[in-house]
Amino acid sequence: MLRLMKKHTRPPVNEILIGDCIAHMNALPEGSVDMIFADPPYNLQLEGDLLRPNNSKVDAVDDDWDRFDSFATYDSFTRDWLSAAKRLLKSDGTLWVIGSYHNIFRVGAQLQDQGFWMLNDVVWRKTNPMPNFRGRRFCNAHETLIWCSRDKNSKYRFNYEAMKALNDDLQMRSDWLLPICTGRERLKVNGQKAHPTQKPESLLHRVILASTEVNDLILDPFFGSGTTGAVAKRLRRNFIGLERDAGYAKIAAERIAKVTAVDDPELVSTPAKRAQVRIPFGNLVERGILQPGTVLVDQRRRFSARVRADGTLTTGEAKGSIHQVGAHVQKAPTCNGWQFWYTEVKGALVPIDTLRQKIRAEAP
Amino acid sequence: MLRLMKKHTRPPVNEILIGDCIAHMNALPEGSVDMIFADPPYNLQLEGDLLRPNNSKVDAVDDDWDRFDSFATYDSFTRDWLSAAKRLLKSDGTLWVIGSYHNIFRVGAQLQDQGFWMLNDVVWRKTNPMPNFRGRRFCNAHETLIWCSRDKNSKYRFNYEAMKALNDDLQMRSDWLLPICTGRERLKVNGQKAHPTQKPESLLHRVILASTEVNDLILDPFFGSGTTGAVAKRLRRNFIGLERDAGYAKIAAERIAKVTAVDDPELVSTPAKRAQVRIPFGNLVERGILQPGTVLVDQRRRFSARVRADGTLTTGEAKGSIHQVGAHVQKAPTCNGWQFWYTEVKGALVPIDTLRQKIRAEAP
DNA sequence: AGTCGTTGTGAATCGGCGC
DNA sequence: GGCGCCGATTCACAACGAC
Repeated sequence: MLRLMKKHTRPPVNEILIGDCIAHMNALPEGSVDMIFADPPYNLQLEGDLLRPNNSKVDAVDDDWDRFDSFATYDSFTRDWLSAAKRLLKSDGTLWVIGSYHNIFRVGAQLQDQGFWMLNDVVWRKTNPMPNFRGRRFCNAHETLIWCSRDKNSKYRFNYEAMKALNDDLQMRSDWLLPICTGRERLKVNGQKAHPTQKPESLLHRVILASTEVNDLILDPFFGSGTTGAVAKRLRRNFIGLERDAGYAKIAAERIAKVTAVDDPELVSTPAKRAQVRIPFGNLVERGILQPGTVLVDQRRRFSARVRADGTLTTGEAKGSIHQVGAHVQKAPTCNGWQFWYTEVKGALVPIDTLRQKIRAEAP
Repeated sequence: MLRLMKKHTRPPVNEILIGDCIAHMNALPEGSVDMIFADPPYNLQLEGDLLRPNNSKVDAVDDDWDRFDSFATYDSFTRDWLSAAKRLLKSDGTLWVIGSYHNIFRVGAQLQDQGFWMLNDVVWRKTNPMPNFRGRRFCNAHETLIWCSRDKNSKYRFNYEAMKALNDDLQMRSDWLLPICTGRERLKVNGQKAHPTQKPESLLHRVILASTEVNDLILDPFFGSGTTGAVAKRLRRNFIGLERDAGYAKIAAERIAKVTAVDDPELVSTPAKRAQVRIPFGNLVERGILQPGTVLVDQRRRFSARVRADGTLTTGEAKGSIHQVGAHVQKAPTCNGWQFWYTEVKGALVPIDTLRQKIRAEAP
């Protein structure tokens, strides 16, 4: 599962590549990745062990360090990995980045400068953050994720129904309440945490479920302890992990080896309504489910129209598709005829959409 | 209350200055402002109309003041008003900026570039955001505030205890749940909203209570409908509002005129613990509240020490302040002796901090 | 007076496909 | 690429009117 640098014509799948992430990304084929999740190092001010793209080490922060030089170095690093990521993404692919106030504003500005198109900023609210011990600031209880498509006009994937279902049938908001990674989920080595910033699997679960489909390829350029790979495997997605530290890569590989994929792909896929087979309204007439001449009404019986043999409706004065006639009688610009029109079955009004669903159920 | 441009030697207080905010800021004296709250244009970049599922049109922010040609234009505007703001701030003053994902990353990067020091990013979670009508993204349910001091080493004000009290005696977190401005609070003109982006007073209440003291001077360079001024007046702070639109300035002035300041300054001031009179532990001994020789113990009676006449403690082997000895017995680097040590009063353990509070209550 | 249903609205970067 | 059509899509409140 662990590999060193190599030029690839096809992306190596479900592997961890050890080394500098930018060099690895540049060796992978253009436009080959569906989604990227990135948890880049935070700013120099805290860590001081940032590597330049060429793997040379940035001088550690000391009393003489110049803030402007440091931000410039971090910006340069950000620019480089983001442009490599953009090259790798499919045109309809999306990118997630997570960060804190130390680095996320710089990353966000770079994203916009490079033409990524922001879809949402998402706040991970921690149920159990570390308190502010000195009482000099607000408790820093969240991190920020930015979700963006490769380009402004990308037809990106968003599994709206899956997210809505996850949230008790209310549309998912941009603020997510999830615990930090603790307890048995937290990887340990000799009783010490194996990685300082291991992300919780619940966070990746939501990210992956929201923005990918089964068998999609997910890249994580800062793989660390491999949370992205573990959740990708469980949800039957493919992944590539890039990690410069061979020790972390080994821990991640061992972790992922223990993960079992959900056995049934249907359990981890939520097909969008938009992706369902299209059934023309005329099919209902052809198949005798609705006879020509049947009278359709709206829910409050304010309007009515008759079904014609060619699958159009007529009110006498107006004629056209179920959508067009629905819009016309309401004097509205548009209308979803499937939901607007009802037919009477045994004295009760039934939306014609119910009839369509029966056809779909017969021939899946 | 409304004034036009003029060069000032002292800041004009509790007034609204009409005109370009940068010119006004440059005409105000350097280092004269305690806190700045800024709600700059978000640069939303909207294109077509958006319809709700019921075909009604969303009343979007399409005002001229929110339109910028490019990110470069927006960045230049941001750079200019931030540098003017920095000049105006006292060296220990703080700046708040609010924004959405459209602009906040650019503003945040600029703040860092100009040497402001970030203290927190704060998320305003809306209880009642506008939904995402097309189901194409997560519901955009929050906005982001950045709170920063003028410089890295500023001794900024943070009313920790006031924030903790506001949050049921739990440390205030960086995610705030507050409703948007609706109902009677929302200013209307002829039944239409008077300003497209009026902020709720609850948000400013928290911002002002967190970071200012009674009689402080607060500047709002994008005054709009004057929420900052209204809340500042009620909480007995002073304000300067800058607004380029004379119509908005008039509405704000009328609004603020109706606000009544809280009558008792004590109700809106929360002196920090560290601003309270310092009581040396020795005072308790001098005043006979604790006799030399009294045995202090920790809450679980694992450790004990005896009080000496000079206000130090001794365990026999170690001797020093209540803090030093507390740290020593625990083998901890530091210890707050006031909270660590207890004395027995009528069979019950009482923290020595309680004794200190009694002294403070006697002579306030 | 109180309850219940209807209507309105909020800083919004809010389609996809075939011809 | 442009155009036209199909058809998918909303939550929390406040205000108001009906009963």
